[in-house]
Amino acid sequence: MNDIARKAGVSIATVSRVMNNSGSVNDETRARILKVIKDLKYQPSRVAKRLRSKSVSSNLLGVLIPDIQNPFYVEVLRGIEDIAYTNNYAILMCNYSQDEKKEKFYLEILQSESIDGLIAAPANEHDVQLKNMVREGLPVVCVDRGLEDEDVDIVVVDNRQGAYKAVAHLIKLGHKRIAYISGLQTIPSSRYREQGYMDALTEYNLPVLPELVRHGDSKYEGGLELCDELLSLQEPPDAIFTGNNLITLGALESIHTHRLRIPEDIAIVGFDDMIWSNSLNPPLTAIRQPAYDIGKRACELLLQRISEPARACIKMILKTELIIRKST
Amino acid sequence: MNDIARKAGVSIATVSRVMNNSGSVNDETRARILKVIKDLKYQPSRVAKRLRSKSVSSNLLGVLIPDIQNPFYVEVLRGIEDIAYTNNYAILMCNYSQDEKKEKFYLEILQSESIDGLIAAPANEHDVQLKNMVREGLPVVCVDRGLEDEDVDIVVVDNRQGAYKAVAHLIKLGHKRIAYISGLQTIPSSRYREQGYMDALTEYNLPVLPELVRHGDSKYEGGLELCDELLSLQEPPDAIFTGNNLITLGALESIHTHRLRIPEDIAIVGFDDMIWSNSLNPPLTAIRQPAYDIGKRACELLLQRISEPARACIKMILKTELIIRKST
DNA sequence: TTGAAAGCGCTAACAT
DNA sequence: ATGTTAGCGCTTTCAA
Repeated sequence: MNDIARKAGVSIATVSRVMNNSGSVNDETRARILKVIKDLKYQPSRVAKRLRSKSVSSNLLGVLIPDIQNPFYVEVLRGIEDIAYTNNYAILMCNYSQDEKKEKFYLEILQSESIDGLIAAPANEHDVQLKNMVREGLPVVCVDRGLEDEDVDIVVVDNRQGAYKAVAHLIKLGHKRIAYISGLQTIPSSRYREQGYMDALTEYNLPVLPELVRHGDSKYEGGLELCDELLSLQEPPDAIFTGNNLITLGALESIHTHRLRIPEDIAIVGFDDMIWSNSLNPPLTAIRQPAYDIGKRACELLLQRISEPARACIKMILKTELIIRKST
Repeated sequence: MNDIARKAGVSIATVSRVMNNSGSVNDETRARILKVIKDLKYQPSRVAKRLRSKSVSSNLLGVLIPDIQNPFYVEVLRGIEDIAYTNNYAILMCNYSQDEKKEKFYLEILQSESIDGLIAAPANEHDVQLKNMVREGLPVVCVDRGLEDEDVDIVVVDNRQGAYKAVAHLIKLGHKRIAYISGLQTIPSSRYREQGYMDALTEYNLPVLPELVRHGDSKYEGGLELCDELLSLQEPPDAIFTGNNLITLGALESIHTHRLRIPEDIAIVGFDDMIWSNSLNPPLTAIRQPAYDIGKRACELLLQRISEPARACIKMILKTELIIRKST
């Protein structure tokens, strides 16, 4: 910046002014400075800018997600990213792989990187660290999972209703022994989905059988294992509702290994519709979450809050959609 | 930091020393300072640290990838991340979605964030900006794609050989009219795969028919469209080799729409093996790339180079593996 | 073993 | 319209 100032015969303050389009600068001077900037290929330091002033935007957003291997979050991320990009924000992406220690590590980094705002899907709703960040005034938007007792913007999907739709669909098709393979119980959405599952059964006067509800790790391996257990029951289920896309894949693998036909021997509907759902064997009936939209909305809310920190918190609840294919 | 110093009755220099374990500090003093740090829950500013010294590591790595929607890169990213995390590095993730404008935007940000090093899969091998960054001394490791005429660490897969294996497999099964649906031709790996495809045909005395080679966008849509074209030929292919996982999904969709049986009517082998490959209809024969390993190795190389900037460049070429399932 | 002070690259009063 | 200057929070000589 010094070099620019010297070459252009002005002070660094003026250079700063043209860089930020702030204050008033003589058109001629501006042109001259702009030229020097181009000639010298000057790249301003975002780091110095960030250090200097909290007041000015450093154009950096933090994103904290639970599992980048889950295409759902990738889709959310894309929504975030598109909005961030159009608004000239970069993203500090932190994936904690469902590991709370790792989450803590990243949260600390996020705190000390002077980000303008954060979009987070915390491992659990009681996260003290994240709550503190909110209280200290960092603009935060939660996605997919909320924060208990904390007033914060949030974008989620109606998980209970989504699960309800899935199970009701199964019941209407005549299934009686419907199992649910859940993800981590610490994740709110897992619980809401279980609630929806139970609500549907109850509503249609079907018993809720504890042996048909299995809790896993939200991953492929869990889905595989738990489905194996289910199929080994002396009276196995005639339909399965799987708690997320990775679990679905695991369950599918298990069903195929047991040489069961879908949907004749066993029906399956999964939470999360993916790009490959239609190419599965058979094409999967699924509950579609508007993942891209979740990310997009969350980022919009965040940008809003950054420019208007005092505005009231918004809870955005997006709808799911039942996509009927061949697995039911 | 000032607060800490005051409360502990020392200067900020000493606080800095204990934070970084540098210089010598009286054990007693250190303990006192450590206590105050804990009491005040002091979080050092990574930004200030980065600004101050190029010499000390700011523990920030940049990652530039072409398409986060492609699970291959997600897997690479996970490899990078695991290594970065164990070494206390954070990651500034930049996904340019195959968009060169976006790539440029991110490259500029990366340049001005004072990162310690960069792992990049550039849109093309002639990228001037990236080349400049290498020349200016930024530690860079390329993955999946290289940089022409530039001495730089690189981790790739033997694309030509992988494609060769896929096509040779098809030929041995008796297929004569084998098509190739390619991704973007600007991507080196697309070209190497095409080379492997042609080498196999030639080796086995099969003609290379231009009408059977289609070039697309490396995405689902491209795979779908191009496969439609192929199947509409008066003499359609009896086997297809698809250039990446997304293309494969699109091709599968097209084949199913045309109500063709796999592999009876048409066989298919895809580049990239995915977690869901085994659950597809039918289970997919595929060329597996060690994606996680690519990321892991790349990150290891980068960390090495950061600590030893002068060491000679390494070109690492990983092997692919043919996974035979039911689609051939 | 410790402290004082310069300065990393920038912004934002405050002057002029 | 432009320049001067004081920091932002830290590291790193250099002295003591």
